[in-house]
Amino acid sequence: MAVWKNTVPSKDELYESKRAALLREAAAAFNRRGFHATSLDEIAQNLGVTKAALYHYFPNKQTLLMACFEKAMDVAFDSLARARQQEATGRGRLRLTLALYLEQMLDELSACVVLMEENALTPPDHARMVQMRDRFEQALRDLVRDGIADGSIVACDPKLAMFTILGALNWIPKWFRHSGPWTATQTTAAVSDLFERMLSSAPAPALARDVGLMPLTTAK
Amino acid sequence: MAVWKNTVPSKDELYESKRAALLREAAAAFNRRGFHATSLDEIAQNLGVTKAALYHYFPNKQTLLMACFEKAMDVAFDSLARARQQEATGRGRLRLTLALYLEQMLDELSACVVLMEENALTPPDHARMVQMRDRFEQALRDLVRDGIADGSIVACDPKLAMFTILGALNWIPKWFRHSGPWTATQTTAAVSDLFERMLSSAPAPALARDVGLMPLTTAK
Amino acid sequence: MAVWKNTVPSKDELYESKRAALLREAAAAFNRRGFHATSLDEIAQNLGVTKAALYHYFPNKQTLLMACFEKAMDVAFDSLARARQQEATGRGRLRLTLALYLEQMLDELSACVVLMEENALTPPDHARMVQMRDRFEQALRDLVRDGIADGSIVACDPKLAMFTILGALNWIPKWFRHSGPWTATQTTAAVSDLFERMLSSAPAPALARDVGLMPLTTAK
Amino acid sequence: MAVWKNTVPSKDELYESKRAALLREAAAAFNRRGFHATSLDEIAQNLGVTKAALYHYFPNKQTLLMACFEKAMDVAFDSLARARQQEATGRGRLRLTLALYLEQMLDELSACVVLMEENALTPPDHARMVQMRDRFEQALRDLVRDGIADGSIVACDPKLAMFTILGALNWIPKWFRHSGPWTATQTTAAVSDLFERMLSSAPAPALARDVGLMPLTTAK
DNA sequence: AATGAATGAGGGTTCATTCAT
DNA sequence: TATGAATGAACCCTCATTCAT
Repeated sequence: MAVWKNTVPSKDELYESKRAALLREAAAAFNRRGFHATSLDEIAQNLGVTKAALYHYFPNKQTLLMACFEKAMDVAFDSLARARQQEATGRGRLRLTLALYLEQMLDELSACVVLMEENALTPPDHARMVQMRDRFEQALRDLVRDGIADGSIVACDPKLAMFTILGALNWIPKWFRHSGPWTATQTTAAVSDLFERMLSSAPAPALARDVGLMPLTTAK
Repeated sequence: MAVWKNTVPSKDELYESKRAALLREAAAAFNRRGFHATSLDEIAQNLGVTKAALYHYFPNKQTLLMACFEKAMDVAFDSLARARQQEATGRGRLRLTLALYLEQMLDELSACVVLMEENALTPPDHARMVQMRDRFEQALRDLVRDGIADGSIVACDPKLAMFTILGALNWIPKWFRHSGPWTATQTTAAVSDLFERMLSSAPAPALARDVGLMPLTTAK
Repeated sequence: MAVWKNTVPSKDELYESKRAALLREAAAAFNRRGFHATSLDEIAQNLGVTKAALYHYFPNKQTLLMACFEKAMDVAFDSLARARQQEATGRGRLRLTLALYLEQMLDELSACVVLMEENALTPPDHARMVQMRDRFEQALRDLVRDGIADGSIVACDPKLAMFTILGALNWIPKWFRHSGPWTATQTTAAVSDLFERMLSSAPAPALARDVGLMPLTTAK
Repeated sequence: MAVWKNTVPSKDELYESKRAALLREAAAAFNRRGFHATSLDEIAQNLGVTKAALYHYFPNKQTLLMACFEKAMDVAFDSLARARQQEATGRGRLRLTLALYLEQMLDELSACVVLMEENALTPPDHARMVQMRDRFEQALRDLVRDGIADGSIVACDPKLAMFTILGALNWIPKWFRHSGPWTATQTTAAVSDLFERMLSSAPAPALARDVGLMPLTTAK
C-alpha cells in the first residue's frame, strides 16, 4: 500500500491539492474584482488550465463562492474556539479571535471581502451562508457582552460595535498588500490595537506610531 | 415669466428631478448588489420606465457609476470644509467630517459602497476617481496628523488608522436600514463615538449603551 | 391673393423647400455612409433640427430612401428624353444620357450610390424600385442595340456592357469631391470619353491627358 | 504521425476550414446586403450554428470585415505579381491583373464590394485598409503610366481611368450570379475586353457579341 | 483529467418610431 | 411646426455551462 514510502502523492491527494489551489485563486479573484466581475476564464487562465477544467472540481461558479464562504467561516469559528481556550476576559477573547481570523485571512485566503457577495448566491445557499455568518457575529457580540459584564469592555451597544469592527476588518484585504510596507502580522497587531482601544474599559493605551515596530499578534 | 407662481415645475426642473431620482436609485442598487450584478433593466424597472429611457439622462452605465462617485466626493469635501470651519482640533475636525459625510450618505444617497467598484471604470474615469478619493483620504490623514500634533489624537499611524475607519464607514450602508431600530442620526453619533474612542488621546470616554439615547451628531 | 408681390414664400413653398433640403441631405448622407449606417439623428443634426421633426416631411426612413431613388430615376428618364431629342445615333444618345444624368447627380443630389441600397426597402417599394431601374437599364441597352444597328457602336453584349458602365457610373460619387481637382463638368466629360471609347465602333479616339482641359460635357 | 494516410482532417485543419467557411459566408453576406445590414445572426444561421459560435473564430464583427479586406488585398497583390511576370506591356499587365483578381473574387470570395465599407472600421483598421487599397490603386495607375510610356495604352489620366475601371469592377459581384447565364471565366473575359478597349492605343478591336463564346481569361 | 467547440441566456447600447406638449 | 421623452425591437458581445473527444 505504501509504495515509494508515500512520497509520491496519490490520485486523491493530487485532486485535493488542485482543488485547494482553485479555491485560493477564486477567493483572491473574487476579492480583487468582485464575484460578478470575475469570469471563470480569468480564474482558469491564472491557474494555467482551461475554463472547462474547473468543472472537474466544482459543479458551478456559485459553489465556488460558497466554498470560499465556508472556508472563511471555518477559520472564523476555529479562531473563536482557540481564543476561548487561551483567553479569559471578553476583551481578550474578542481581540484574539479577530487577530487569528484576520491573520489567516491575509495569509491564506484573503477571503474576507467575499462575505459581501451574499446576493450572488441561490436562496438555499444564501440562507445557509447568512445563518453561519449570523452565528459568528452573534458569538462575537456575546464576547462583547461578556467583556462588559466582566469589566474588560466599556458599556456599549454590542451589535453596533461589532458591525463597525467587522466592516473595518472586511475592508482590510482591499488595501493590504503582501508586497506593501507591513507584514500580515504587523497589520493584524496594529488593527487589533485600534479595535481594543475602541472598546477597552481600561484607560486608553498608547499606540505604536510605526507599525513596523509592532509586537506580535496576540501581545498586549 | 413666473406663471402659477412657479409652483408648476419647468421642463428643466422635471429633467433634473428625474435625473436625480435615477442617480439615487442607481446608487442604492449598486450598493445593494454591486455594480456588475445590477442590470439597467433592474434600475429602470424600479423607476417604472424602460431601460432605454435611462439613456436620456446618462450616456452609459459607467457614467452612472461615475456620477455616484462624484456626488459622494462632493459630499465628502463639503463635509471636510464645514468641519474645518466649525472645529479647531484635529480630532474635532475628523469626527465632524466623518459624521457629516456619513449622515448625508445615509440620508440622501447611501452611495458609500460604490467607492469599492473602482475596477468597473474606464482607465480615465478610474484615474480621476482614484485621484479624488486619494485626495480625500489624504486630507483625513492630515487631520489625524494635526490631531497628533495638537495633542487631541493619540500617536498612531495615520494611514492605517484611516484605512480602518473608512472600512468601517463604507460598510455601514450594507447593514443600516432606514426601517431599522436606529435613525441615521443616532447611528452616525454612535459610530462617531466609537471612532473617537479609538483615536482620542483623552481618557477613554464612556459610551451610550443604548444607541437610541444618543445625542445629536456633533455633540460631544 | 398675391400679397407682398409673392416675394414672401407661402406656407406650402416653405414646406416644400424644407422637404427638398431634407431630401438632399439624406441622399448625401446615404451616399457617404450607407443607408443602414446613417441614423436619422445624424441627418437631423446636419439640418439643425431634431430627429422627430423629420417625420413631418416623411413618414419613415424607408420613404426617405425611396424618394432618393425616385428623384434619381426622374433625372435618369429626363436625361434619356433630352438625349433622344438632341442626338440621332445610338452612341450619341447613350453618351448624352449618361453625361446629363451624371452631371446632375454630382451637382444636385449625388444620389447614385443609393441605387445599391435596394435591399433596405420593403418588398412593395423594392419591387417598384427594381422595376424603374430595370426600365432605365433596358432603355440604355436599347440605345446600345440601336447603336450596333446604326453602326455607331461596336458589336457587343448590351446587357454586360451596361452593367459595366453603370457600375463605373455609380461609383463616381464615392471618389468625386466638389473640392477636388476636377469640376463636375470636367469629370463628366472625361468619364464619358472613356465610356465612348469602350463602345464606339469608330477608330479609338484620343483622350485628353489632363482632365482639366476637357471640353464641355456634350462636346465630342 | 500520418494516420489514415492523412485523409482524416486534424483538429487544426477542421478549425481552419470552418474559419474559411465563415469568412466566405461573411464576405458574401456583406456584399449582398452591406456590412451594417448584415447581422451576425444571419451569418451564423446560414452556417447552421449559433451566433456565439462565430466568436471562436473572430473576436468581433469588425475583424470579420477586416479579414475580408485582407483576403481581397492578398488576391489583388498576388494577381499583380503574377501579371508582372507573365506580361510585358503596361496594357497586358493591367488586363491580366484585373482578370486574375476578378476571377478569383467571383470564384472564391465575391469580396469586392466590401471594399466600400471602409467607414465601418475602427480608425486603426481603417487607416491600414485605406493604405493597402491605395497601394494597390497606385500600382494599377503605375501600370497605366507604363502602358502610356510603352505605347500600349492611349494617353489618358491614369487616376481617373482607374477610378472608372475599379468602379465597374467592384460592381460586378452585385449583378453576377453563379447560377446566371455566364460563367465567372466568361464574365471576366468579356469585362476585360471592355476595359482593354477603353484604354488600348491600338485600333479598337472587335468584341464578342455573345459572351458565351468568349475565349479564356488571359487570351487576347 | 483536460480540452475545444458550441450553446443559450442575458446585458449594454442604438435607433426608428410614437406621442403629448 | 417642432421638441423632448419614451418605447420596443434588434444588435453585438460575454459568459456560465455542457458535451464529445
